[in-house]
Amino acid sequence: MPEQTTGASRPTLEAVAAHAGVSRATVSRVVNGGAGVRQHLVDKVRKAVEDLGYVPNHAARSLVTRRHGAVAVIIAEPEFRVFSDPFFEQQVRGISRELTAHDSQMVLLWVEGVGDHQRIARYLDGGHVDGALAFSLHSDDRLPALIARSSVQAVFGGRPPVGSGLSVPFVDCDNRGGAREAVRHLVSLGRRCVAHIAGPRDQTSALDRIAGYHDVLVDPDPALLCQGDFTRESGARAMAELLDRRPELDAVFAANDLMAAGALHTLRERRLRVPEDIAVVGFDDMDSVVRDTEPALTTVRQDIEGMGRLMVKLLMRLLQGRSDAAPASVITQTSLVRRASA
Amino acid sequence: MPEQTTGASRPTLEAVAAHAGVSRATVSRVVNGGAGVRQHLVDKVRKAVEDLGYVPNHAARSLVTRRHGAVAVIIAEPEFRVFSDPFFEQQVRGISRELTAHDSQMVLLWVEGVGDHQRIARYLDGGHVDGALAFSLHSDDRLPALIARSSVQAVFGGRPPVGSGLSVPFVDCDNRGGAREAVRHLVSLGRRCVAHIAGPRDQTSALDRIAGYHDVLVDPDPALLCQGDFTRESGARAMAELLDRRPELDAVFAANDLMAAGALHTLRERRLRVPEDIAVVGFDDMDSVVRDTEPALTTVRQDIEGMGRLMVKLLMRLLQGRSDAAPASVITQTSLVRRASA
DNA sequence: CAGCGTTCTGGGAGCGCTCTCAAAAATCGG
DNA sequence: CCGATTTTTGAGAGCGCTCCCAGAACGCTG
Repeated sequence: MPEQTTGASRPTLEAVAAHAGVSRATVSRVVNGGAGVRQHLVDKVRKAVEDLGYVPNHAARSLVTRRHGAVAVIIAEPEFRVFSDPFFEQQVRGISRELTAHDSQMVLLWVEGVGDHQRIARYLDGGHVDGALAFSLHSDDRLPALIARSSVQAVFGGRPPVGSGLSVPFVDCDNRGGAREAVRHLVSLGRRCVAHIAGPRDQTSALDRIAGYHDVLVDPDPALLCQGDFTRESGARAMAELLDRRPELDAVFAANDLMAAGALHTLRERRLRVPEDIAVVGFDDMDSVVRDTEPALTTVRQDIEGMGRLMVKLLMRLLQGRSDAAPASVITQTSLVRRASA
Repeated sequence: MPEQTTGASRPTLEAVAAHAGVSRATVSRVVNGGAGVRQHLVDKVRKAVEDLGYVPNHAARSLVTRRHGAVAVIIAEPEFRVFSDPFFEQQVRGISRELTAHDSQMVLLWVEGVGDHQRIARYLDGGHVDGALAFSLHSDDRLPALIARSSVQAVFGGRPPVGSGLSVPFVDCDNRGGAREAVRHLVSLGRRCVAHIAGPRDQTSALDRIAGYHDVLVDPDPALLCQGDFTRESGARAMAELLDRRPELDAVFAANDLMAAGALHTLRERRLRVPEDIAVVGFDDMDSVVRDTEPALTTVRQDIEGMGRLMVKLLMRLLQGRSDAAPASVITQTSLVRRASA
């Protein structure tokens, strides 16, 4: 009556070696690519592997190689549904795909509040994974510091707050440059009074987009800046407030597509024409939003899945320990996608 | 110059033993709970562990115990965004929480099309995880069979299709009973002409809900059954079609909340009063949907997070190999939540 | 306080693999 | 066809841990 194992215990290298009539070392070589083994033996071993249904024992292997073929993806869930955020989904998909390409698996660590931090730290130090990927969401989050302190290499998604003083490499898009391009586009359209619906102040992406806005519109009317929280509703509300404050408004740059969609909703309600009366530009080029705005949303595109992939590539380079080309952070390009709204 | 390892190599059991002046075996005992070791030695070892910052090597441990403290969660992504589906999120959250309680981690396997099946199979057989959790989504999916064939124990979320002949245990809610309760409620309200907006025919949950509908309304007018695909839009469309087909309609049971919300939308457009003219019942009691329907949606509640937790509990019991209480599948209760719409 | 049963402790084997190193086989030049 | 060189192979150590077993320490009883 088997207690732990399902069925008969699986064949070992030894067994394959015996079956093929070679040594354990030779089988190991073949299983790991077969370099420096004569073809005739390679074939024999391959057949034995096939016959016996041999699958290498992962634990034994990583005991000696000290590599695990796994990367932790750390998800902090501060308030809401990070998980079902389409932005997040795209990034994780990119991560997953790239990890697969590197023969690595994704271990999801879902952080349940601050009390859970110790568990995460212990896991990272426990030699289960080769590295960690995390997202720097809020500036008050103490998780990034924790991860940076762990014994494992890490890469962040999104630039961590300046104050944090963390030297962990990150992947982020050029939020500031993208915002600049958006606002410049509006200005080039002849718009004189360009407002900005900003994202939450505790996220670097939102701050950088505000900075980009200010780069172009030096010393703008402060009443033209309105705070949102990246949700559709907040965009609608902010738009209403901006219109009340400055009816002469002729353009608005929203810090993400969802808020831009909200703004469009308000504009429609108020019977303002887009882009004739007011031009609108978003940020993200999020499929699920952009697909059905009316009019089609002009926005700043960032390659979210690509950023996920880049996080993995960066981590893998770090793990190689190629100290020559010290892998710094990566800032990806954005591009303005012109559609109907501006 | 360290190549693989970050910093100095970590202390081993041996080192802790030396530091504490005991044997390796004793340290091992203490680290694993300390049963049968005198307090005075326990303290000494604990201190040594603390001093040296000892963390057990996972690979070495699972090499001998044959347990991995990890469970694969397999996500097939047939068409759309499974990941950002709130239903799915809740279930995964439940899984994550329960796994944490069992000191296990979640390894996400994201299946990228059929070509990826071999990779999944190899991973499951590779001795990385103790078990697998998967979701049986579509009847044409060949993944369930693959998983069932693997050397690892598995539990499904949602009842697999009958035809599949799989003996893998699953966790599902009582879809049929819930549907029955919903329809009975509508009938008890005096409604004579009750329609059903069904989910896709290749999902057992949808089929079971149809069956429940038929249980109560024996031999109903076939025109009262309209097919949707669990999206809001399909619910709106189905409602319109039903109204066109049978204007005398006085109640509708939608196979999920999202479609119910779509139906409500159509009813509002047509200036029909809910529940006075037409009563509406949904299924799921999904927070994000139910929160803002107008009127508040009466629906069949299922505990999605709880089902996730149950999947883990069931798997853990399977892994214990308690052959006595053969852990069969679990069908969880549903309950009708009466709000304003019916 | 001897004798016996019980509880603790440490020695040692071994989990399945990789990797170094030296021996064996193949290859080559003359 | 022989010795030197290169390539291929296998023996063996060891990764860090658990667990079995024998022996040491302990606690009782008479």
